[in-house]
Amino acid sequence: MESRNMNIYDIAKEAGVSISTVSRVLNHKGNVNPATRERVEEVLERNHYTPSAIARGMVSKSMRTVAVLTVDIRVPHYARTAYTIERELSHRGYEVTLCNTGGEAEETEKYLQTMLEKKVDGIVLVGSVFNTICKKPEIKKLLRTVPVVLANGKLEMANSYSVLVDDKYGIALAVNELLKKGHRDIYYVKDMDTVSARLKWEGFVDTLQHAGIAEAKKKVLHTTSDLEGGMRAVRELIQSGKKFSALVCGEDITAAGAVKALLQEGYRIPEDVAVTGYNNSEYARICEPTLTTIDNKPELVAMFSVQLLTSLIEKTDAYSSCTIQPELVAGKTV
Amino acid sequence: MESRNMNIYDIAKEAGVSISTVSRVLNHKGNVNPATRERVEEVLERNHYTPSAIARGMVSKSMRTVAVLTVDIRVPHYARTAYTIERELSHRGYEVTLCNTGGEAEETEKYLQTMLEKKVDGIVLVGSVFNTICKKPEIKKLLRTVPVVLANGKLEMANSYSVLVDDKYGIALAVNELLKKGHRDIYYVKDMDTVSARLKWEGFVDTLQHAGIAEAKKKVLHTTSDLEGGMRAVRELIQSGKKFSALVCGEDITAAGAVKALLQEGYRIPEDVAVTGYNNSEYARICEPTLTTIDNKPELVAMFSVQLLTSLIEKTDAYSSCTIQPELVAGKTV
DNA sequence: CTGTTAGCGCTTTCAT
DNA sequence: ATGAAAGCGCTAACAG
Repeated sequence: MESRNMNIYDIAKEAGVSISTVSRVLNHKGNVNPATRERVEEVLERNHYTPSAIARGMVSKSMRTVAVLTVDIRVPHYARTAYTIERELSHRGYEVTLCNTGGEAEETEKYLQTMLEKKVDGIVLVGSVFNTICKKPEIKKLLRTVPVVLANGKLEMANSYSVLVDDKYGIALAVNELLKKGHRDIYYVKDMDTVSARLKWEGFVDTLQHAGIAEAKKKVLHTTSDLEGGMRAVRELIQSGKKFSALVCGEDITAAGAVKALLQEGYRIPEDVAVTGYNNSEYARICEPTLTTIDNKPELVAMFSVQLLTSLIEKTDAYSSCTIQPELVAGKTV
Repeated sequence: MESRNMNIYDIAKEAGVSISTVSRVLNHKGNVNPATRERVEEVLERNHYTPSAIARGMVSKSMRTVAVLTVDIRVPHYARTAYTIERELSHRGYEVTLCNTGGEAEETEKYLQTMLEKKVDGIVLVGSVFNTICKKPEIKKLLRTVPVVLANGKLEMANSYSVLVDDKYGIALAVNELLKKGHRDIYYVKDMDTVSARLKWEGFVDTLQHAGIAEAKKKVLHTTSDLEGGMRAVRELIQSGKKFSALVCGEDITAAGAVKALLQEGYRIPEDVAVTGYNNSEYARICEPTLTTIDNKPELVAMFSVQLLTSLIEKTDAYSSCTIQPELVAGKTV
């Protein structure tokens, strides 16, 4: 590694000017004699001068950084959201600190504490779990001092905005599609236990009840949020001997598992059993037949989140919370 | 949002002590009278005092932050690597700034510039593209002043370490598996054009030639790095009328596409055509039949990267660059 | 055990 | 058009 970085004093001395002048040419602010400017710029260039964002932050009280808290960046849906948030913020001159909280309150609290010490300009919470986590008073207290946006969730605080996804409506789209094709024996494959997961489940039950189908509440298969979870749910359903002609899954990954298990058991899709997924992910396209799924638009969620956060940070209060409507994406499994 | 944050002076005044004493109790450093300590802690508590990491960074010249540059966090392989890096660094008290460079030199340069201004403690470059990008003098110059680890690549600099994945060997594993099963008409589905992609291709050619198979170099299908790319490669191969019994793919996603296209065209897998993927990703497991693939161990790469980076940062020069050997993971496509 | 003081590198008045 | 000086919030000698 090379010698110590030069600071603004070193540059000033070498250029034979004061630090104020250097600062002026650095920030293109105020008037500087063209000749002086040129001389300073030459010195800057020659020494590969890099201003210290820390020292600047000391004055401005901002490092132009936003914290993005997510459950687990390996989950494609979160990756898509975080990606778009990062790119958008980068264009606006902010860097993103990534925090994988595992959906745990304790980790969330630790990360938030550190982020507050680092004086982040704002925080984006990506995922419906944060609805629950933010209810905890110790977390709520931490969030009170900084602009916050909750991507897919509602936060009741003056310094926060929410971007909501109408997941209840999303699942209703899937159920209605199946009803339209004449399906009556429809089961729901439920994995997680977040606010969003609950909304999906409600969407399923309400839509079935609305269609006059009995015992909708009993038609739920609980499982884990992975490929194996989808497979297990199907095997248990088959074993139970219950009659079924369609499965609505809360995630593409469980839907892919369901399809896999059904095929292995000799069912034809969609002739014998129809399946729907959720997220419109790459998983849906890899699955053969391609999954009919629900697009819950993570990129749009990300764009709105960034828009709201920056309006909160820069106090250009022109926006407010918003809700996004999912769409059905037709595949070959219905 | 609440009132202005208190600083160490406010606390000192309220506790009736000097800022040094407050600093001492804050950092559990030096001796403080238990009674005084308690009083200060009470004031700290009552005011929800949060020390400024920026001011601390001003003194220590470090914000305990590491930049992770990757091509695109939405690519599962990078997500797995970045996830593990983030979690490991978090345990060691560092935060991670995520940068999606798109594999472009210009974006990389911009991000690096900013990261240097923010005085990051180190940089991890995730992905073989950075081999090429870091050759550019303007990029190389930027990297010269900070600890760097290249995850899957070689960087010839005093302040850097490398974690290499033996991708040539990885593909050789796949090819040998196919040769063992009697396959002779094997094609390689090549997508990208990075150092790693080239190594894979070399592994394919060398292994075939070693087995005495003619024209190995001509048995390459060029395509894009996505599901559609894998499908297209297969369709073109079929259309060409060439004889083939096995496909070695450079990525799971192209392998999944190949499988999909083959099934749609009526081929049985693996009876008519065998297929291998690369990455041991979720895609390999979703694919039906499950892909035989190569595990290139992103988590291990991440662990080593963090180990090497922290040894570089803390100057505990006990480690050096290392190479990771992939492993074959048997699926049902061979 | 505690307080005083000098930076850390920069921006920002305020003079000149 | 330029410079001098204060201050951002903290740590780390150094004194007492």
